Amino acid sequence: MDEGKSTNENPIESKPKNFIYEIIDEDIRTNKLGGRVHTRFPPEPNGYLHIGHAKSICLNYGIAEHYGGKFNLRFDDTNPEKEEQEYVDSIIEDVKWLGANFEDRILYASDYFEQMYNWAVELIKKGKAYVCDLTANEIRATRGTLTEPGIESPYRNRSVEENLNLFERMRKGEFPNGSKTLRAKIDMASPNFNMRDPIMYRIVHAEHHRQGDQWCIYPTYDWAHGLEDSFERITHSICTLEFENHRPLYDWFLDELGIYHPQQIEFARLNLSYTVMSKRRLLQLVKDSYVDGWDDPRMPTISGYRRRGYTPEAVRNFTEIIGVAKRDALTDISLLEFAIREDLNKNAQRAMAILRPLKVIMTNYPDQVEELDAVNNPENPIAGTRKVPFTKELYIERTDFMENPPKGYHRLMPGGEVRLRYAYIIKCEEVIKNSQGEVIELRCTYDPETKSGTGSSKKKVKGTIHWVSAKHAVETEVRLYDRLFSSENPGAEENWLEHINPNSLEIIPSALVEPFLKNAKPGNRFQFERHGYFCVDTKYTTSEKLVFNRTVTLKESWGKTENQK
RNA sequence: UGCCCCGUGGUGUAAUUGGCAACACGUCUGACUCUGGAUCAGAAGAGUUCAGGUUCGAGACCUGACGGGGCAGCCA
Repeated sequence: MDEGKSTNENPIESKPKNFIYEIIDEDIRTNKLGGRVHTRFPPEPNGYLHIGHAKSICLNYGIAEHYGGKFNLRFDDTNPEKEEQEYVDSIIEDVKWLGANFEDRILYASDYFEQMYNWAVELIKKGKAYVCDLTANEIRATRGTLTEPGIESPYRNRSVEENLNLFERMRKGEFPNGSKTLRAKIDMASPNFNMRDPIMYRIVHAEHHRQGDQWCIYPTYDWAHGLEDSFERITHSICTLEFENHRPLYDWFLDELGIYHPQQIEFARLNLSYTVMSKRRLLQLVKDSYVDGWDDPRMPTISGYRRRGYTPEAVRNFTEIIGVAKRDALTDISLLEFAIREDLNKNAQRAMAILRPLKVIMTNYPDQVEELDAVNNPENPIAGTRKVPFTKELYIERTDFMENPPKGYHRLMPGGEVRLRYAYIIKCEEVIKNSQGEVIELRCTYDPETKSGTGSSKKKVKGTIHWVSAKHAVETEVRLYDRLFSSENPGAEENWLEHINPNSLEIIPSALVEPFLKNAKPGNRFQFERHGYFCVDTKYTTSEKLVFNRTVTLKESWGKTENQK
C-alpha cells in the first residue's frame, strides 16, 4: 500500500498519524513487546466485507507496513451456523484487491480448536471454569441487571474431576445442543457483565465449513478471540469500540493461562451517511432481494464498490482521509466520492456518451465522415488522442437543448450557438416537434471556420457540449446509481427499510457511446464527459451488449446555483 | 438505574503533550478553460458541550453537570 505523503521515512521519528500510532510508538520506545509489530484482520466469514472493514484492513495493514511488521488475515470461524466457504473466498479476494499483503498467512481460528480445548482444561484444573447445566433462559435470568448483581449458578462449585469428566463428554457429543456450557468462574457481581461467569463453550451439533463434524462444542468469541491473537503473537489487537468492555475479560483469560498477552486498542467503526453498515442489515438487503447480491453497485461492500468502478487506491486514500479516532461519527459520503473522483480524474480515459439522445442534423454539412482528434485525458498528455467520426447526423444530450432556457443556461437554444466538443460551433436553426409537441430533432448549421484545433475560430461561445455520430454510435446499457437510502442515517431510523431510496437505480437501456468503446472490457473505467465516471459492468456485460455502471457523477455547479435562484 | 468510552467549524480529523485552534471534504467568490469538470487564487465558517478549579497561561490537567455511544446472545 503506498504510504501517502504525510509519512516520513523513519517511522519512529515521524509524526504519529493517529492515537494508535502514538501508542505503538511508545511501545516501541519502551520495548514493551520486544519492538515487534504484528497486526491482523480477523473477520468472521458470515458475510461480505464492507467499507468499514476496509478501514480496519487499511489501518492494520498500514501499521504493519509502516513499522516494518507483519499482517495476518485470520478467519474468526467459531460459529458454524453462520459461516460459509463463499464468504471466506470473497473475503480473501477483497483483502487482496485492497492491496493488504498477508503473504501466506491465511489463518483460521478453527485450526486452534484443539489448543483452545487444552487451555480450557487447564482453566478447569485451576478451578477457574466449570460446566453449567443451566439453560439459556436460566442463564439470562440469573445474570442480573444493570444495577443488580447476578446469581451464582448451582453448578458453579462442581469438583474439578466432575467438570473435567463432563467437559470431555460434551466434546464427545453425549449431550444435546444447549444442554450444557463451559463457563469461566469469575464474578457474578461484577459491574462489567462480561465478567459474570461468561460462557466459553456451547454445544452445537453443526457441520463446520472447515472442520466438518470434528467438533460439537464451539468456543465463544470472548473465549477464543484473545487466544487467537495470543497464539499468533499479535502485538496490537486493534478492534472496534464495542469490545472495550470485553478487554478485562480477555486480560483475565490470558493472565490466568499465563500466556503471551497482546495489547488491545479500540477505535470507532466507520459509519457512512445514506447507507447501512452492519452485516446483519446488508445480509437482509441481499436475502430479501432489495439489491442484486452482495456486490450490487449500490452496496457499501468492497465487492459492490469494486463492481461500481471504485479503485483500491481510492478506497485506501479514503481511509487515510477520514483518520482514526475513538468518538463515533457519521462520515459524509462526499469524502468517499472525493477520493474516487480524485483518482479517476487523473487516470480515466475520456469518452463521449449520450444518455438521452436528441437528434441533430447539420443541414449545411456534406455527406462525409470526418475523423476528428479527441484528447484521451487532459490530465495526462501521455494518454494521447483518438479519432472520433463526425457526420451530418448526430445525437446530442436532450438536456443540452432548451427551448425556453432560464438565464445563465449556456448550452443550445433556438437561434443559439454552442460548440460541439472537438468539432465545430453549430447554430440551432429549427426545432422539429412531434404531434405531442415534444422536441424530436434539431436542424442546425455548422460554421466550417470554427473547427477545433485549427485556431481559426474568431467566435467564442459559452457552452461546449458532447455528441456522437448517429451512424457510428454504439448502443449500450447504462446504469445510474443513486444513494441506496434517502435517510442520512437509515440505521438510526425506526424502520430502516422504509427509507430505501426507490430511485437508487435507473437503467438506461440504449445510451449511445463513441465507437471505440465497443472494445471496452469488463472492469474498464472511463469518464463520460460532462456526466461522470463509468465502468464496464462485470456481471451483465455480454458480447452483444456492454453495460456501464456509473461510478460517480462529475461535480456539477450549474444545478446548484440554479436551485438558489 | 450500574459500569466503560467519547464530546473541537456543516462533515471527518489535527493541535510540537499547557503557549492562546490547523488540515481535508463540503460551501461561497473570482480567474482560466473546447468537460458548467479539472486547475489556480481567495473567502466565509469553531473560540473547542457547559460550570467551576489548578496555572502567568487550558481544547489539553482536576471536579461536577449535560449530551452521545456501548454493555443484560450459548452472535461477533
